[in-house]
Amino acid sequence: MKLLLLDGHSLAYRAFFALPAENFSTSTGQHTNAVYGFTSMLINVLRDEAPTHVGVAFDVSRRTFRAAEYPEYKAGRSATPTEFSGQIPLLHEVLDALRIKHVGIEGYEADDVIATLTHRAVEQGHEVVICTGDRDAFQLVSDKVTLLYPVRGVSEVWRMDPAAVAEKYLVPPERYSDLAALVGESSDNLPGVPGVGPKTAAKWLGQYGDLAGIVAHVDEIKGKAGENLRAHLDGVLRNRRLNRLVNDLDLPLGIDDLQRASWDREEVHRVFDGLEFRVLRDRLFATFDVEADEVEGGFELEGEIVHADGLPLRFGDGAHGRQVPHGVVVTGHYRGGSGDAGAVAFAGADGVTGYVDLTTLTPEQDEVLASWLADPTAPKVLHDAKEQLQALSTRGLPLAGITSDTALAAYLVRPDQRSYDLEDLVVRHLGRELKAQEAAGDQGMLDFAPDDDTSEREAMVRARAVLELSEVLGERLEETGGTDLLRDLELPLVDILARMERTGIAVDEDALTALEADFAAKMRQAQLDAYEAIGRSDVNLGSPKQLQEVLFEQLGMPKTKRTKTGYTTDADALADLFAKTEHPFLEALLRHRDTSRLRVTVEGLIKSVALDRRIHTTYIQTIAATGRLSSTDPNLQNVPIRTVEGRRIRDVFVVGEGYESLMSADYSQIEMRIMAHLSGDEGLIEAFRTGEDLHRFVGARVFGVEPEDVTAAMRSKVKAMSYGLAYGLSAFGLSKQLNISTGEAQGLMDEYFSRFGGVRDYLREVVVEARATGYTATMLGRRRYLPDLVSDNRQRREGAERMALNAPIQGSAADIIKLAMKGVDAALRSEGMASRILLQVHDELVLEVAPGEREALEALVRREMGAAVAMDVPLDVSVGVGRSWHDAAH
DNA sequence: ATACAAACGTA
DNA sequence: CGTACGTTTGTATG
Repeated sequence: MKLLLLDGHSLAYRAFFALPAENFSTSTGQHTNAVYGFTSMLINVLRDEAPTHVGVAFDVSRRTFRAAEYPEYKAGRSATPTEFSGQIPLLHEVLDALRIKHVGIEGYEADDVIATLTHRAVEQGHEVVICTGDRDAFQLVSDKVTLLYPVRGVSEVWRMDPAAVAEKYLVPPERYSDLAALVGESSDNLPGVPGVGPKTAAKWLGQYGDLAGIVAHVDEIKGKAGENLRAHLDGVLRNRRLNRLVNDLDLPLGIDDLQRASWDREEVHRVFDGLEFRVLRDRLFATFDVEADEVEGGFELEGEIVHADGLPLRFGDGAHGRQVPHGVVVTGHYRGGSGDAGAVAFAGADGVTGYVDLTTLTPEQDEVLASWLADPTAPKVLHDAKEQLQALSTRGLPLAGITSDTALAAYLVRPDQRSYDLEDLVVRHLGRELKAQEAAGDQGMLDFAPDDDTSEREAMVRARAVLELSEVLGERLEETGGTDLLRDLELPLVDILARMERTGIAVDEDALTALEADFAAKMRQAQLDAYEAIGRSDVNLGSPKQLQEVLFEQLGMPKTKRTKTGYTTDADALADLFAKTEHPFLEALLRHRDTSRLRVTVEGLIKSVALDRRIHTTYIQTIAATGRLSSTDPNLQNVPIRTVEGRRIRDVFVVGEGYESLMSADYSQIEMRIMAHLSGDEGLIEAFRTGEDLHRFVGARVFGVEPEDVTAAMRSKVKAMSYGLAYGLSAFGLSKQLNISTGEAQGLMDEYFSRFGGVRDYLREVVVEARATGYTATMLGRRRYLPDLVSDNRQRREGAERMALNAPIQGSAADIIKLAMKGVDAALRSEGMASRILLQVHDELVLEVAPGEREALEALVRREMGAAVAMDVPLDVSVGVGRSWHDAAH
């Protein structure tokens, strides 16, 4: 057991002076700096100390027994500012919401309360941590009692144990009050002995043991200091009476009452909303949503197991209740276009849990299960539904009625996490472990033999956990405005993506093989040329380390930009070196890089061709913090297009049998259009409405010429800048990219912003808003939390600012194409067309055109993509058709 | 065997 | 000192 005691008054008072009031006020003008500082410190201490019990002590008034004995006590302090005292009730509200007890006793100070509680806790053998800005509390420090003393405002604390006190004040903690009595305490208006500081006082205490010893030998002390001591002895003894903390107060609560309780979530929201503590609230929830040491217990499994050879399986009017929400877990696997499902575990809100082995079902059971799985009105909750949906589909079992996916829900709540493991989420949000509840006795337990049940029990536990988790995440989602996004966007997308994955895209395998051979030959030639150029062949051209040896030592070339381990050999740097030295090795090396990369890309594609001669990528819906999809195994979102040789790879992605052609439809300049819409900049909006070439239009404004007089050089500069803006590009970065001086780049940006002031204002406002709320939001309300916006670390802070600039733009584009996919898919179905979506590449959809549908499909795609969302600028869609992905480009 | 850095492909 | 990804290779660690 560990007790944490805080001095509410002294800590809040510290914060009041440490934090600038103008940064910590609500929109109604209420100052909150003291509350903020205290709460922030409280969160940190709770996190770092992980106490089991917590209490906060307050001063009630200045009329204390000390002031009664010594009227000058704490006199000379300026009156407490009303801006501070007005925050004390707010502080009480925060503590109440957090269910942390606070107490103040008339006539005594907060420290007396702390001393009393400490005394009792230590008597009971507990560990105590005290957090206060009042030095009198040093006397309480012992091997069981640690004191956290804030320094530098409230940003840091000193951890004072007996050794630390002794080191700092040269006396052990139990002598600290004697020392303070001798030296005096100016903040309490207690004068000490003139000319006696901590060193002299410590020396005396060392010599005579304690203050009583000094008093007993007061006549032996020599010198001026001794004289002063004798002259001020009464004052010293009075100081000692006053700084002795009272440790036997009669308190209205005991140690047990301070046990930590889970806080009142709704009240926390209400109070923190009122104080406009958005970032702090998120920090609170992020830190403490579930305490690690609260994790205990598992999931109860009840009801009957349904074996294929056993009981009749019923969902519906029977025991399970067809409309009751069920957690569902499908065991099995799926990747690259094939897989299998082994079993379905389910856990209903009615308490029934079950497990069905798909391999041993009777036809009757199969019928019941299939009809329930496919029933859109039978609500089901899964974790990462897509793969399980795919596994079921291999057995011809459609799955419908998914009302939540806990991985997607968790992603929408906090989109920047590396993974959304069910196990982690259960610990984090439910405070339990992903295991079966060890129930007392066998009541209610499933009648498994203990050795054959593990995978079955595990699946049922997961099903039960998913169901419970979905409720908690549903609340979190509601709090963060993500409910609609889940239901109307991400969930409907699951099925669309699943079908795209299953469909895959056809490739010309012979062409692919030929391409590999061609790239391999070119790569070998480049290698030979490179070796010849340096007169050796013992270098691995793929090793940056060995290349550095050749470039900078053997050939003595100028050093390039540093990396963590040496000097970069990236393509940019090699091109620079080639411009300087014209060494043939560099040309051959670059050629080798290019061709070997292409060869490897092709090789990877060959490996991933499935038996149906198609490539089936996997889309991940919960990776990109901005809301984009990602593609893996293989990644079909980074197939080369920029170079002629690279484009040859696109030419092997072809229309499949039974279809007429491939269609590629993409949004042109969608991010700039979103920028125009979100910023409301009239110039940029006009640019898109006139239909003129964007960069020509912008270039004309920036350079002050007629659009027809915009040169290619002007256009490319403006293009780089426009796109850079959405990434938080600096003048320095722009200058590097365009190979111009920083001054020129800055001038370009200034000119841009003076012509498109709305863009400048928008970008500025995005960061300000995100700093205040703690998150950015896309057009559909998809949030990205960026706590580093208030980091003390400049690099982290500026990095977060760039993310804040980019997230709403990239994220809104992601929202839009997801809406478009829904629209296109729905229209294809409602019009009974056979054409289908194959790929999504962020702003592009690749479709397979069924015979005779080309024209209708183009109209449908233009309509649905163009109308995905209403904006102040048109959404321009460009469409191309051809036998291959390359030919469909436009 | 696993983890990381460097490099490079896409939007 | 430009955002968001995934993959491969080499290298350093265990």
